[in-house]
Amino acid sequence: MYARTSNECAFVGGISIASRKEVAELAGVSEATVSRVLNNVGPLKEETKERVLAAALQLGYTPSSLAQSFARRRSGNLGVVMPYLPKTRWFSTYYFSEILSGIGSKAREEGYDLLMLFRNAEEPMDYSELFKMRKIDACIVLGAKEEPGELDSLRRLKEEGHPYCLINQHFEGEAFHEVDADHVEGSWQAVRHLLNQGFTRIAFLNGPASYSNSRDRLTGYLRALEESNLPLDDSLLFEGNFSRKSGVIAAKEMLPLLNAIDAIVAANDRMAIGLQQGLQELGIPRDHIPAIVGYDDSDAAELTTPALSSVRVPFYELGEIAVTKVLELLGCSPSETSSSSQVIHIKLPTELVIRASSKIMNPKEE
Amino acid sequence: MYARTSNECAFVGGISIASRKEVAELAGVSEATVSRVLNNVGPLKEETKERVLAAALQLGYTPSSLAQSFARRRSGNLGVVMPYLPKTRWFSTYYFSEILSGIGSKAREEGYDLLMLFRNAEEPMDYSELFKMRKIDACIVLGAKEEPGELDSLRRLKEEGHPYCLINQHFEGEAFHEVDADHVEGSWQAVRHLLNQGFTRIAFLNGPASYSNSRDRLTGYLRALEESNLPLDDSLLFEGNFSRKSGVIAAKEMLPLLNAIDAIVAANDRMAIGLQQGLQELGIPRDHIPAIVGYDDSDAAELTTPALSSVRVPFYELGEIAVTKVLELLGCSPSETSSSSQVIHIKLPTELVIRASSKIMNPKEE
DNA sequence: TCATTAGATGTACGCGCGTACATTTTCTCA
DNA sequence: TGAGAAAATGTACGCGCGTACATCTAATGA
Repeated sequence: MYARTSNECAFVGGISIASRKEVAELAGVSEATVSRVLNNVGPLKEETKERVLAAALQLGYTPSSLAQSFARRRSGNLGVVMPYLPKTRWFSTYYFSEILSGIGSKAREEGYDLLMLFRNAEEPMDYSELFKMRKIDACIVLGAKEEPGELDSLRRLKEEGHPYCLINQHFEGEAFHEVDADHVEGSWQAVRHLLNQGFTRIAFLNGPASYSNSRDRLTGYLRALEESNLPLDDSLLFEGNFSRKSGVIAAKEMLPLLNAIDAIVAANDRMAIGLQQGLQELGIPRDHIPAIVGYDDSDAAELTTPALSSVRVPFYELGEIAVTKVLELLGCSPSETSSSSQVIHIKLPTELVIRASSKIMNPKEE
Repeated sequence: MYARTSNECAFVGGISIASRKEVAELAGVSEATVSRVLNNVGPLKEETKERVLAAALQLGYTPSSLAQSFARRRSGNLGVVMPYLPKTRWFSTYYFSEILSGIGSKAREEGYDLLMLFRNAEEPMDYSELFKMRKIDACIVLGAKEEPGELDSLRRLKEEGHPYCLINQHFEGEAFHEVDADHVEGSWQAVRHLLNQGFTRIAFLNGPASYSNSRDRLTGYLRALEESNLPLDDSLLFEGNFSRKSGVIAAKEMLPLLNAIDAIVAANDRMAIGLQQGLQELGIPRDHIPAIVGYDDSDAAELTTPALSSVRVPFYELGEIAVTKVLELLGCSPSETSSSSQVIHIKLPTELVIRASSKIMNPKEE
């Protein structure tokens, strides 16, 4: 391979590719100058600049980002860690597509490429390994969950001072960088809305407690009840896994208690819809179905009949902000990034969107 | 920088990283041997292998994939081109999340990373540039559309013999590598089903004609009518943009003709649902709403009341196959890959899923 | 006019791997 | 036991950039 020392063009896909050397020769300058022109560094004569640019254009020269990354010791990639694929269905795909859109548009704006990383079923992903391999310069973790392997991996990430950020998951007592929505407020809003309408026996279909946002939602639920001096009734607490099906199942579980329930808050829209459908399938007449409020305000919320009231979460913005923050960390010196200093902890507000599913015939809403 | 020639460890995120040299020294071998052990090439003494592996483990050495990619002149990345983000909503996010899941799982299986590339609103993306920059080794194009810039870019991709593949879009007379579902058959199935039930005045809400699958669906629609010796009525043809809203709008357009329509086929579920809702909002009594069949069999199809009949498209499989094929192309020598030789043209079958929305009270289904 | 300096460009080398070729070691069979 | 082959390992270099340092040129000021 290194016999062809005088080689001046590589091949890719059967097409020759111009080298920096050729550009330099054509422009009558050194390779360094070509590099400088292309990166616009140092003082450069305008005329040289033009000559080099012209030569590059004429030869169709494009620097290899592979080589650039190597020389700069930066991949230019922003890692996005996704949950194990089959699990994705549990959340809405809406959830992820919104966040991803936010991440994608911001990353592009900042000149970073998006590297998708899917968690595996078996081994917990070793995030710091990704940095050691130089695959990514920063990373955003979605759908994290409180599991031993996950936690260890995140701790290492933090200790080693890599630029990272969690979205929508908080680890108690860990001080990870995180961007989140205020789910305590969100579920509080939902319950408050129902209370305002005169409902008092409000069931709560939550997600798995291993997600911090599930716990947050429970807190909001409890707080709202407490504020109205309503006692907590454990039998009104249910748990699903964010899937529609688990909503259907919850409907069955609620059946015996249905006369003691006049409203339900669900932890996401899919479960809320499953609930609607499950109750209908069980033969509950439409006007006996409790008021229902979902969560996420996904596009599915307006696909159902009656349309689903829901708590809007600014997913797109969460994605954007996460990118901004994580790139800020990247900008800092490693020492600043490290542990102690500034921990990112952002909480965006939620907003209740009221639709037909939570309205009563003679509303008492103030 | 190059003053520290004797340097033996780099730093990343404030943590030192072992170098290949250190591993070599600790194991008492040359760097080349370390490389050979890690890549398992050439004949190696078992004992050496173990010693090197142990040293690597002890020092926590991980090869830099940046340097590997550079030396191998392969990025190890599989590019996935996505439509301009705001447009994504038009299709269902379901559509993309399914395809992406298929791509993601297969790519991981094959040891490739996924690089997400979002098309821009302004400039049409230059695909071959991505290869020239060595950002990707192969690429899969989603949501392609018949536009001049797009077409040129794809042509270059083909001419230059890069491993690429389109999903769900066919360019007439171009012989691009493509993996698709059989949408002629799909819409034929939908119409056939309605005809079998005795419906004869079947409206068709199609997507934009700039997508080949829209044209395919029209063909299937026409073919089914023709087979039943039914004349084509232009006034029964409508066009939306795949969004729910455009379904609502179509409902309004259909209103004056509603007594001449007893069934509707829509080109995706979102429009079908918009149609259902639009007609309801216009005050059409439930039993006067035409039978409706959607397309994609997205998860939204079972969220509506009545549940939506729909044509199932194997999106996940499309993604998987696209990866397989594109990596096969990558394996070939460039010359074989190039133009003439073997063009990939895969068409997967669709399947009609019948639900309540297309049933009649006294069904005549055979 | 010449010394000084800023401006412009060239030279040289490292980034961390893979690998062709050279060299040394071990094995095989006469 | 020694020659030749095969196995094992070492040596050396290129991949295509960015960039520190050296060099050269033109502008500035006394």
